[in-house]
Amino acid sequence: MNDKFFNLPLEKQQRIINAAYKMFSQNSYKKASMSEIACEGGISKALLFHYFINKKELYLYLWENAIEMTRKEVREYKTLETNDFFEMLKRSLLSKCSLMRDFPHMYAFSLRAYYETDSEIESAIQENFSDVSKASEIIVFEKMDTTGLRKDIDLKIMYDEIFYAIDGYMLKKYRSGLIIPDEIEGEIISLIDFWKKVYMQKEA
Amino acid sequence: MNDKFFNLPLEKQQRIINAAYKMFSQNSYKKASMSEIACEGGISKALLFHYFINKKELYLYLWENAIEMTRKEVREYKTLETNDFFEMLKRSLLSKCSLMRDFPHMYAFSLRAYYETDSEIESAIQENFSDVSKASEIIVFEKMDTTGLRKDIDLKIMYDEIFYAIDGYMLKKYRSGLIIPDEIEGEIISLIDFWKKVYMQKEA
DNA sequence: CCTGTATTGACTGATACGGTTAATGAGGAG
DNA sequence: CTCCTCATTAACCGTATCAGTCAATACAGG
Repeated sequence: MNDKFFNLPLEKQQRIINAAYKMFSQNSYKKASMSEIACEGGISKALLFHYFINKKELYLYLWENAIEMTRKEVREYKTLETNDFFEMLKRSLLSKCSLMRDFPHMYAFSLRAYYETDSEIESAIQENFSDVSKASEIIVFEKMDTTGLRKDIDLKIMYDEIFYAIDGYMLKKYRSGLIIPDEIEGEIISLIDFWKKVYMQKEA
Repeated sequence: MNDKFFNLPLEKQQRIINAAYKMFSQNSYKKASMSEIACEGGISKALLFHYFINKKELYLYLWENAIEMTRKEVREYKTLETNDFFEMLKRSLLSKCSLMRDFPHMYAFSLRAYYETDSEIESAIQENFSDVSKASEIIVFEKMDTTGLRKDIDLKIMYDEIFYAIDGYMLKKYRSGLIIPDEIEGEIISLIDFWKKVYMQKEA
């Protein structure tokens, strides 16, 4: 790719790659078109090809960027630097929100890219994106401090159930088209409070 | 459309419309192609055009069919003929599983169709698909018997949270590509048991 | 054999694709 | 003003694919 891309104002860079994330998340690799991406990003197709030499390269850049950004957010929010389960949860979700603020379609893109079967792409997507979340899932599950949690429930199911709910919630927000990060942050926090109340042991 | 379609063996009918649900759920109306649908359904494009006179008609048939099938399953599982919250939940989810068994991609199609903006389609999708679920949601919430449930939690959040989790769970299953209805039914039932334990009042 | 129907391969004109290229425009330096 | 640079684009190219058609086949039952 052309390094001059990085000399663009950050806002313009993000506008372009968000356009690409959007188009590639809504259609398969083959059917998403460079013209549409350029149009959505507010530049000409020729300029898009000036920055990314071809479609494949753009796609792979998006993939690498998604991995990098995700790792960066996890690091910045210090997700794993606590033992308290609900605190971990909160940090991990707030980092998710922050990512969504900058790259609203990135998560949908990643999910789709992970299952992309186009021969031009498939082989290059070797790095396991879900490793990022799966690895931290295992770490969280092993590290988490279970004192204070109810003893009568299966913690693995609790853990899964919470993450299913988050995914379902995010999906609904994403599908509705209107992503308002501040609103989402608020609702996430009240969900966490709800879980705290539900899963913490009653002191009687 | 050509009524002879309904003279086909049921298995073949379903194979064809499932192919269409699949392609239309993976790509936008414009980008999903009739050739691919025909190929996925194991028939020739010409035959597909013999049964459905054009792309738009096929799409609208799928939409009507989705609404009709959803209503039918809700009715058959007698989802609303009980007051017990967890029983309602169970019936509603088992009906969802049953639908998924027959039309694995229908739900994804409906979500996408609901937000489809193609001018050729948009206006024809007037009937609010989410009405089906939203209406029953309100009914469930008003009808449900709350005795036995914990008094210290917000039931509306509990309700939402449960449905977020279901959506997240279903999404994960769907994305993984391997939908094994029996397995899903089992996991759904154990999730419901989990919720029962968590949300039912402890008799001390 | 015949007749009617299910099914398709081969076709069409139109469109949209990925990618290229030559030209335009803006801005700074002399 | 000219000259140079570099971001940006309109117009273009060969090709692939699209929705939709149609004449020809395969195949049934009699």
